Amino acid sequence: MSLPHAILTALLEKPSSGSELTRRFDRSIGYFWSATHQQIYRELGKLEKAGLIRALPSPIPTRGQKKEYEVLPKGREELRSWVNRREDPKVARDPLPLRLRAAGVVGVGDLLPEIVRHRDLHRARLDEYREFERRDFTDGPRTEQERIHLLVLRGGIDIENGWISWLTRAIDELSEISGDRGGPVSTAEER
Amino acid sequence: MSLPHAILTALLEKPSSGSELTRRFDRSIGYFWSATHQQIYRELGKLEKAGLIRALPSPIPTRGQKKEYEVLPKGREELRSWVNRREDPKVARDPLPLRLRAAGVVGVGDLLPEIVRHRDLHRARLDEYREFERRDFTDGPRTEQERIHLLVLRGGIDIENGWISWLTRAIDELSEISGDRGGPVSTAEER
DNA sequence: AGATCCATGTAATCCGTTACATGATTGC
DNA sequence: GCAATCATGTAACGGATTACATGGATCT
Repeated sequence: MSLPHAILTALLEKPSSGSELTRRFDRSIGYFWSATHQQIYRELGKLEKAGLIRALPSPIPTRGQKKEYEVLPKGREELRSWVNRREDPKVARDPLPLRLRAAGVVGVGDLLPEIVRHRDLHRARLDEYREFERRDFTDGPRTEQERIHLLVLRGGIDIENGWISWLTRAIDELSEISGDRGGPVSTAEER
Repeated sequence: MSLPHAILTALLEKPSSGSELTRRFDRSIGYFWSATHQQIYRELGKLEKAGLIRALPSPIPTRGQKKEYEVLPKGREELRSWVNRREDPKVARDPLPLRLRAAGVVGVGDLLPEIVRHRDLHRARLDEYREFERRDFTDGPRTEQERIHLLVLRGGIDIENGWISWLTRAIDELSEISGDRGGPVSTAEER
């Protein structure tokens, strides 16, 4: 039950059309909650019908025409209540540790290069976050909202670091295990 | 598309009935992939119909009677192929950073105690992992499969540490922010 | 005028969650 | 024999993913 709230947040930060929201979900917001345009349009429809948002008055709103949405007081209220709700953390659901465990049963096979690939992807994402940090907050956050944005960003950084530290460990271990059988391991990117 | 493979892995490690699988998913496996008994029974049905597993011959298999499953060669082959598949990591989907970002827009409200609660939950899970590590691997892993189990466990530990480090940072920041309003006016901008 | 892209949507399917149902086993 | 519990399911709903459809704008 988080997508509607992600959308409300995004619309409060800046009223947008469905396609703009889709683009924004591919950038900053999407690093913590992804959504396809189909999900977004469907959810916008629901939110409008529920009276939490409304389409801004526009010339001729037909199919294929941009439709901007803004949040109504009722929507802001719903978001506020969600922020203060109590909600337990879910277990992480990542297939990679699962695949590793499966590899323990059917043999590691070709899993090592895949793990290297994942580490490199996580490193790339980490670099992206650091770049945001540098670009948007070199002088430190100014407003309260900026402080919170930076905090969220640092969350991404901490989590990515956790992944990278694990994946690096996994690469070492697996190199030993399958290195006993196969050849040396090459990594795409060293530092 | 990971639940069937999680089940295949579990069944290869040890043939089990639906209820036994459910219990195992509440323990070790469930720390990386959770599943309810309804999901498990449905998936067992599908896997059986697809010829990847079969119910072990038993006296009278009726409703309410235990039914043990084992993996067929075709199932093992499917699992092996999944291990070697290429599959991109998904973005983490955790509502908490999202709620924090929403708090940046509608005000932090009562979010601080909730974040403290989450940190404590993550700490508890971390302790649990460390206890597994101590209990099952004090003499170090012996077989290749044990090495991999330990590796997966350490994955949980690294990720939890990432969360805890972020949540602790968030608690510090938020205390400052909402402390600026609740308590005496201490507007000494740090940094 | 036709091709291409952009914005908005519909439809089908699968996965996950919650609520409920029924047969067997166990403890009193 | 009755209640509680265990094991195995069914049903309904909603979210997420993928494939496809349609109208408008733009470029050539």
